Amino acid sequence: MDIRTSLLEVTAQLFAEHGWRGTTTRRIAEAAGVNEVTVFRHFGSKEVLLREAIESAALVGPFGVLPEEPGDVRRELLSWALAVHAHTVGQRKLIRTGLAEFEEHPEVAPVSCEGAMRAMEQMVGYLKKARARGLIADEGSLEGATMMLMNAIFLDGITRDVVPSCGGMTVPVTIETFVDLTTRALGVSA
Amino acid sequence: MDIRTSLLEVTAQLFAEHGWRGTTTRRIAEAAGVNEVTVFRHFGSKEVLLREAIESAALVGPFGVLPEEPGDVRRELLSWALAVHAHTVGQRKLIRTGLAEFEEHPEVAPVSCEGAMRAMEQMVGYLKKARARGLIADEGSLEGATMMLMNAIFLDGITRDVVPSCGGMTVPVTIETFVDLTTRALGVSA
DNA sequence: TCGGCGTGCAAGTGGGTACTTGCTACATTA
DNA sequence: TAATGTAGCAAGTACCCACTTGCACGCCGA
Repeated sequence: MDIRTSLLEVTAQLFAEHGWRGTTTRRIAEAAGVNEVTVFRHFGSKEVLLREAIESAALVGPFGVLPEEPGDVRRELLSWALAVHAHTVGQRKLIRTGLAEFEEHPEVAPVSCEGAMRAMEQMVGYLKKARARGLIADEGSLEGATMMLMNAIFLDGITRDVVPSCGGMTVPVTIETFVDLTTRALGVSA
Repeated sequence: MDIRTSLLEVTAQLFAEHGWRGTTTRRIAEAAGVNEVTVFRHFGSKEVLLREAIESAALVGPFGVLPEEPGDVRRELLSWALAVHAHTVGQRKLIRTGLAEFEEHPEVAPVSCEGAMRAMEQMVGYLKKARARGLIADEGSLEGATMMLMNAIFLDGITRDVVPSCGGMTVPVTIETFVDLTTRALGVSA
């Protein structure tokens, strides 16, 4: 593989696990199997390399799509939610580190959550169409419901391996419960 | 103030903002206004000091209580949720850093979320009493609803200053929407 | 065959890291 | 008054950090 590419990859992984300060040029070089000098010859500085690596690592995706035409809202939302959760779990280390690094490197944190932002827009659009079609009740904030469901899924995804999830519910059960409550709140017609 | 106490305080704050590696003994001493040697005379090592500081910082609270006897469920939940959110916002830096540090210091991460755990238990107990009294419908998982609401509030609290909250809703509006959806999902009698 | 080009290697620079040692100054207490 | 404990200060140790320099080696196109 291209040296440049593999440097970006190992850097993103090291950053996700050890943070900015913990990702030393020596470790990067070692993990990529190249000389430390080569790192600087390619990127000039640690900062440039890290920025580029984080940005490209945050762009992985997409994680699933909601149908253009809402049909079985409950089922469609459920499979969508499971995909979002799986994607979040896959990115959890990067997200956690990115959020913490916001204090010292404010520009890298938002990019690590970019996927979640796009997902929310997608779900809001889907729910609006569903409401227009009379598939869900006329009351209840769609933006609020989206934010609440996504927040719940997102937090579960990034903390599940850290905190002994209270109750110890499995992923499918948890997500199904969340979707169930969401459809209940929105008055989804069975 | 006692030197030992002020060392613990500034250490917890430095850790919340700069992480484990970024919290150097030099900075600790400088921030506490003491000589660096004094730090080692009191705690022996950076590790001991950090552990103790994080633990004591995570124990601040409590942030509010739900009434023993459920009455106006919607209003009681709302004021409770606002208090939980405010507490989360106050602890957000410590929580974010603690979560990220889980990779390298697995034992400090859980303590930073301990408050949230206790809050969940409290809310589940409250909802069970409310259901027993017929104040909420018989369907819908109470544990699930609690987890979902707390997750949503918690994530909003720790990311609000990092990610440009989609929609730009204010805190009271956001929390009210979350509580509204929760009561709707649980069929709270008006 | 030759001239770049990319790479490895060894060494060094200036600074930061946790942590130690030896000494001095002061305030409390016996 | 004398002993003790707590603090500051200066210096030093051994290591890690990002980053630089100079040189040698091999590969590939002209």
